[in-house]
Amino acid sequence: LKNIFALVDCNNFYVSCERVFNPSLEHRPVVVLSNNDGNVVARSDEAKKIGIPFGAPFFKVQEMIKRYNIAVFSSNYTLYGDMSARVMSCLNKFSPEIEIYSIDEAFLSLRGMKSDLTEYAHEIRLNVKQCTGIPVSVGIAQTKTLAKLGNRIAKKNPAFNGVFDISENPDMKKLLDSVQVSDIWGVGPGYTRKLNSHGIYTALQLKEMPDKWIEKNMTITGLRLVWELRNRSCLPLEEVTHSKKGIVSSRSFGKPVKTIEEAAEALASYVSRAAEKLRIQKSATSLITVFITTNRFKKEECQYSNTISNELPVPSSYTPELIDYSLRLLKLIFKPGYNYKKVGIMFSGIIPEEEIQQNLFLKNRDPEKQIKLMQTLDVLNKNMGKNTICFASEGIKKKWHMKRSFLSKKFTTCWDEIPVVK
DNA sequence: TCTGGGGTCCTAGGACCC
DNA sequence: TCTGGGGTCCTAGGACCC
Repeated sequence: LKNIFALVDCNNFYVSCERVFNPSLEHRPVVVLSNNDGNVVARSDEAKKIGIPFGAPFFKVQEMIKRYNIAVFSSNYTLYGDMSARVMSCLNKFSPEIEIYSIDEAFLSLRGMKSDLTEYAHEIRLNVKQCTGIPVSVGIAQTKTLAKLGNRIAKKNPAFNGVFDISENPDMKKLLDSVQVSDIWGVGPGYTRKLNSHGIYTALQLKEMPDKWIEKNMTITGLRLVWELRNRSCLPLEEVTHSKKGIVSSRSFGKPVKTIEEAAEALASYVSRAAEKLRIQKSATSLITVFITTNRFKKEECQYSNTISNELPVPSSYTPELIDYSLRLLKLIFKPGYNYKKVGIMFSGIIPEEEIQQNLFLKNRDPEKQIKLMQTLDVLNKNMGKNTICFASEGIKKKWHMKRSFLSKKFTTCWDEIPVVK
């Protein structure tokens, strides 16, 4: 039995999350900013219509924001993460086979579902909206790549009411002819340039290129993509989440950092977060990389950036140890006299906890004790709120902390911030 | 005053091995 | 006058995604 996929994608997800708890935002232009209030990362339809570009630096669109009375929010990932989980659990009611692809998207297998899939998709939309307040669109097709495309079409043409089933399309040629290559999932700016330079502009043209040419110019990844356009499914539904192979934690500073003390505090905080992520997936890191950089947009200022790595004698997920190594690495690359914009930590060579090889020549290690300590820490921070317990090296005042001037409340995850009905 | 923060996969080429 | 064949592993860089 041939599989059939649905891609469910939340409309303007971050904006929609804000609207759920602030209905006065309906029909109003709304934007959500990236961390540090840097760029526009989500726009309501109204904001798109006004012409706010995706990714625009906040300070560059401030004029328009005033002129059109656009509502602005800082990213509230605590809220969006929780809303995402609600949407996903809702979707799970409609198919046991689900791949959570990103914070606002999931692929569902609709194999063996009722015969009228469009109707089923409308039920899904209705239910998600009812249970979470989030509007979604659904694309249906026999391959993931085409389901993605269907979703785009559903979103762009209001006439379809949020659902488009490509597998039912009688004239695929005409449909693919109307799609630019850059609108295909997996074709980014690089491939668009390359394809255009060979006279290939539409999905139809790409689909009709010989396999040899595709593989040579777009590697095996491109070949799979083209096969998917030809309705040959190459990308299976990936239901199990595999553990991460690399973990990065970094933030831009709210204001320039000049001293190693401040940079060290920030770094310790990021290491602490990254180590938490390691422990969540029950793994340990064997290689840590520290990086630091000045603000590359400030051309008039002296620029400096550097990266340094160190392999650990024994893979670890023990925060104090990881902070210790990281701060030592920071000392090696930090040069005074610069205005720093960002530090970060990267863990790689990540292995499962149970595969850690102890080192014969290291003394004074007591892994059992370390594991218990970290477990206690994680439980406290999970149940009583983030940063209930943290490390002294993370600092208290955190003057370098990122800017979030337009933050909404943690409506769904914090007792003190639950909406109140008057 | 002001420009985000995560991830994945693939390939070519160098180092090294026998 | 003349320069093997066949592997593996690692890394950097490029492509992509949200």
